[in-house]
Amino acid sequence: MKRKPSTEATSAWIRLMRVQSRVLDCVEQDLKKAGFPPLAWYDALLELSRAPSGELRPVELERQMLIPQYSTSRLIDRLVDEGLACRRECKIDKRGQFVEITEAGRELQKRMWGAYSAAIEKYVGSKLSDADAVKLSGLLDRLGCSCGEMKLPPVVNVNASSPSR
Amino acid sequence: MKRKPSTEATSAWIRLMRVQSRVLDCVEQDLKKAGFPPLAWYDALLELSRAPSGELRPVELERQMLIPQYSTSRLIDRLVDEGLACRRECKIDKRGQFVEITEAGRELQKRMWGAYSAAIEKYVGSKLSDADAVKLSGLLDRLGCSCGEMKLPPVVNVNASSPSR
DNA sequence: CCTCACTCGATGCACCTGCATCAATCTTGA
DNA sequence: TCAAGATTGATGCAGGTGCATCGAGTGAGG
Repeated sequence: MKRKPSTEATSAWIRLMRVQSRVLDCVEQDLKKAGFPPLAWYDALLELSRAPSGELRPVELERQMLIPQYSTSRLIDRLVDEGLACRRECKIDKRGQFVEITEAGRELQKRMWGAYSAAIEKYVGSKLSDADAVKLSGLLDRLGCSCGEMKLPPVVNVNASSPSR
Repeated sequence: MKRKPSTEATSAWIRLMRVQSRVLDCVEQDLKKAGFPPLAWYDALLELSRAPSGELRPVELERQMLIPQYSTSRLIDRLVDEGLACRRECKIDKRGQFVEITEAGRELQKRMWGAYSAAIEKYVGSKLSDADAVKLSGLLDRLGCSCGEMKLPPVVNVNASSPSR
């Protein structure tokens, strides 16, 4: 027989949805008002800037960012159009390519982190003690794994000067 | 001088973003695979079904759902196209209208809740104890309020047979 | 009564997304 | 060596979203 969904789980679900969409909206708005592109661009630039020589295969980027393939493809188009990245041929696999971050890309990533980290502080840091933030992370982590077939990217360390993911 | 964003807050932020997008994706996929429309439709139908006579002004719906005006307008279009709601003239304010849920709308809302609650149970309830779900809700609530000018809708009770929001 | 500011809801436009599919290339295994 | 299948990345199409703006209607002040 079916188990009735717990009221607590439902309530947690609702809050999770509402709160993240509100907070995300706030952060994105702050960035937009400061004249920056969407957060997805930042994420991509960050991944690229971390990569060994500032370049990644699109398929790697896709796996890091957990977004669909076509989405990656078009995001790269836009980054290239804006001169934030450029495409390089991939000698070892002619189907593929490398995407390399440019100086302008690195520079934008750093400038965005200024605004981004300020927004996180404003909408998250200022509302939660460190201890509570840790508790929250812990509880969220338990939800994170194994929705269907899970492919969590090697979750990176969160250091002071760039947020990882 | 600027305060440096806390590592804990950043980490909590990242997890919040990642986890909710994963969990939401999973739930939406389950619903889609069961042949149901997107969750936004469910939310709208739920709000309507709860309203005094099953009808609301679009502007009310918009405030309940915290989505932009044009979004409400087009969502209503779609619901009406599918026969899940119908428009009624508003005698007291000729600019406005009422949107009324139909029987088909009520019926769909109930059927969706079956699949929806099962998905919540699967992706949230089964991973957290009730006590942890309560803790999570509490921590999230602290983030929820006052992003810029806050207009929290009168948050409704979460009862056993329909999830509220 | 009239005007002006505001609210309600719709819509044209640009862009973004999901889906399906494609061509090119790589890999596997007989 | 070669055919079958998998992988990489791009793209046409339909539909969803944000933004700006519009017309209609309301309501407060003079």
